[in-house]
Amino acid sequence: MKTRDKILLASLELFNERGERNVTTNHIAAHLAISPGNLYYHFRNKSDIIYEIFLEYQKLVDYYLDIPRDRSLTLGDLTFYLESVFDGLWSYRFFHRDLEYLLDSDTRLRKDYREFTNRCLAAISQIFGKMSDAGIIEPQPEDLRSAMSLNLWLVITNWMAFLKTAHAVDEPASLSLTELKQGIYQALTLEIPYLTTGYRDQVMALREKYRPSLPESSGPTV
Amino acid sequence: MKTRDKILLASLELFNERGERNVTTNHIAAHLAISPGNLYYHFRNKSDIIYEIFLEYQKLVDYYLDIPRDRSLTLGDLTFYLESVFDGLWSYRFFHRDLEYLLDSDTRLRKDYREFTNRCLAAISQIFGKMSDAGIIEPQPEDLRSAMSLNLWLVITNWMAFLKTAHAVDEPASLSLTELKQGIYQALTLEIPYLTTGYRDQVMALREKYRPSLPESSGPTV
DNA sequence: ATATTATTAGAGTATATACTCTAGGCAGTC
DNA sequence: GACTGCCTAGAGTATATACTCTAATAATAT
Repeated sequence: MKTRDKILLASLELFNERGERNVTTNHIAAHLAISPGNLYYHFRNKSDIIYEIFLEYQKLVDYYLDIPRDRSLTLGDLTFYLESVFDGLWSYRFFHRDLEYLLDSDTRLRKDYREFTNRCLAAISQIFGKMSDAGIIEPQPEDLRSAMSLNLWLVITNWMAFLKTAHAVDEPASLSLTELKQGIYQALTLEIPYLTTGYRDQVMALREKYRPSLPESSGPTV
Repeated sequence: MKTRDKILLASLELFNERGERNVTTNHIAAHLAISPGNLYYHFRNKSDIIYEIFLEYQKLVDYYLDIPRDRSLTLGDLTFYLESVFDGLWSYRFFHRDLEYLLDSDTRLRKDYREFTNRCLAAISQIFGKMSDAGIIEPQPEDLRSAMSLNLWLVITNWMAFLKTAHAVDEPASLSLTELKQGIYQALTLEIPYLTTGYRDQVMALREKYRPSLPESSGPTV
């Protein structure tokens, strides 16, 4: 593999594990057993590395959220979208952690991320539209659909951060992909009231698959 | 005012404005025109300052979310809870921004924050309960209520972060309290399907008050 | 083979950051 | 006036961090 790609890969790995803030360019170089000079030959600075990683992330999600125009959606599609999005969030999980700082430090990234968010929101809204076309959920007026999409986005993108804060220190610090996907349970919770009688049971059964197994220690106790 | 209190106040102000990551203890001291030595006489380290600020934040929110046991809730109460919580989020807005890092750097804070979250989730769940007692929303089974509370928590606590990322660089970077409270619009969106016919119009009217004024530039465009 | 270009090593640097240490001031009290 | 306890100044330090510079090596083209 090219050194450049190795740097991107190692950076992503270290960022995800320790958080961007705790990973220096020197760490990355040391991890790869290359010199800092070498790293800086391939990337002008740390921001550039992060930006490149964002481009990959964006590409992945854009690919997953390409909504077919020529056919209607099935429950299988819905499952695929949810699973894919959470997979993406998992693979690039460092990104949402320090998002604000990253956007403040790189205006190019800020601009791109803004547009990325808008595309995602539009995709979610389209999915809602197609799901009501398919008779899975009741149709809703445009402005409600926007607000719902935004709420779904907030729940999905921040689920992981929530999980991390809910973890105790002594518990295995590493978050599992399974746990992460309990976010799907939360996401589907948002849809419950809008399900048509025809699909209600099926969607509820799907949701049940992602229910947190043990009574979550972070759940309300009263 | 005591120097100690001045340090806490200035720290909060600077953290909110620039983000905890961008504010050093030297900055805080310089801002107050005191010496670093003086600052470190009052606080062992930066973490201690942050922890103290968290305690204040916690106290404020716990105070606001003290649910009366002896009477039922009104729509006025609901408005009060929402307004108060967003006021709190605004006043301590640096906190949620770097939350993960902060919790990773201070196990005491992690533990306390965990319990704080649980108390908040329990309070939200209680509010749902009392609102259905009051006939404002339809009663829901316990596990749905928990999941809904968690979603509401996610939307509320991450609304501000979303707003920040949705802002363009050239727009006035500072977020207004008014904008922040559009989060209430999003929060109430979650309740819509559960409203009783008796209260539906009133709650929808309340929600309307917080509707984003201009067609949000970050909204979906398709 | 030679010239050119791409890649790499590794020492080094300017700056920042959290924090320490010593000396001293100031208010009250005996 | 001297003692005590609290508070403050400000210079200083060890470490870290992002990044640079020069020289050397590998790869490729001619």
